[in-house]
Amino acid sequence: MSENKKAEDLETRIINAAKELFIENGFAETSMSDIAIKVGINRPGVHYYFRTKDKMFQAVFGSTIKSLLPKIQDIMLQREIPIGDRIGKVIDTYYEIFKTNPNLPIFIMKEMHRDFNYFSKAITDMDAIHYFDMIKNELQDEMDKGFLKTVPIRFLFLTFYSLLIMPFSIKNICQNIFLEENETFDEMLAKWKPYIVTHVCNLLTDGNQS
Amino acid sequence: MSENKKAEDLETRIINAAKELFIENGFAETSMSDIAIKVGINRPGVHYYFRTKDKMFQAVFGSTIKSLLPKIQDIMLQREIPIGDRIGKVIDTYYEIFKTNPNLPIFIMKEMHRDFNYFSKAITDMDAIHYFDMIKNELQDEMDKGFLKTVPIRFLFLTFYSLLIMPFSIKNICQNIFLEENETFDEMLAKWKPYIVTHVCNLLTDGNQS
DNA sequence: GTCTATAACCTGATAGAC
DNA sequence: GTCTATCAGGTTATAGAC
Repeated sequence: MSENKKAEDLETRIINAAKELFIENGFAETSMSDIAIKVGINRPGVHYYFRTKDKMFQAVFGSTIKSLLPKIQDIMLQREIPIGDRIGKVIDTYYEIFKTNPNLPIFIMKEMHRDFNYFSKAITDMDAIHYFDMIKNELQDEMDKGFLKTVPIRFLFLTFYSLLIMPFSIKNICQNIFLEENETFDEMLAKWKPYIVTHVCNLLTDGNQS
Repeated sequence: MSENKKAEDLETRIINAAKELFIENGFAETSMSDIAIKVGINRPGVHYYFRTKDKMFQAVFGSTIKSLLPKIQDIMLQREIPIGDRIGKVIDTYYEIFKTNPNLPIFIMKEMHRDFNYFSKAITDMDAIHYFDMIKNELQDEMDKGFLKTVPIRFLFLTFYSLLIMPFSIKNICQNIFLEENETFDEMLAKWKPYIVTHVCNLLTDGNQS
């Protein structure tokens, strides 16, 4: 089975290289040659495992979307924790993901805009709707019971993800224009975090963030 | 001069076609052939006016960035108008621009990420920094005089533009997931607007939005 | 000025040798 | 399974005819 193992290794090596290149440069700007060079083999070798560039991208994109759905429902369902703290923990979780890969948000938006079908397939293939429904139902229930202010869930999500994603999406502007003297991007992100918490809590509470 | 005029016309026709295609599909996904076909001439005709695709894009991108700097300082400097109303008017101005071209925000972000130099050149070629400094100084002055709460200007901009741009950047998600029954995207945008105003005013005032 | 023709290159994809 | 060789098509860009 050592041959099989070796082949598997090469397959995952190709996937990882493709993922890296696709996320950094996008579908159109990444060629099969680029992937082959990065892995250290030649073009036909790449075509062997995923016959077309399209199929390869589909595989990569799906697993990328999946990695963007961390287990934040475990955090959001802890009703005993103040909502502000829960939001903060969710932000930490996403920060962790994006700090190792700041290009992820703009990549997703780019490819969603290029062809929405990849995204549609990805979120239906996994149970992404059920996933968000869990969080939605929890919040709705807390609203119904008066623990949280009533606000349209879609605008809650839009507020949260807008504020979370934007610094990464315009990272270049942040680094070239918004940074203070001797400040790193990560330091700026840390200072930005409480603003996200505050904005979301303003929607959900009457100022006490509990 | 009629020949000259005709040539000028063709040049602007090329520019407009290129602009439309670049904004819709991006730099990498747009070929010189696409532009030539759209104008109704052939490839070399396009090369004649802007020798390379790169130079052509630079011209287009510059004028696009410029169109994103409407005269919002005229609104922001009207100190007698409550800050909430000023923000609302600025949103209306941007909505007007984006409704005729919803792809603009994601286009700018895409190309900024692909190569930040185009953006750098564009904002230095026009007086964009001076432009934002006017608004920044106005706000800073109102903060110093106690009319507005003191808050870092960069986070104010980040809040405003995040919330403004995101619905357009993820338009596909909005249309496929966030829309209510029989609701149009524009109707959703109208409902979203007060949330932007509220979030920005929460940063600048103590709740009275004045 | 605007076209035809063509150069030089890169792309995705396949067939077939080993 | 992984390579070499090759294909057909599309890309930017230029040279030269009209």
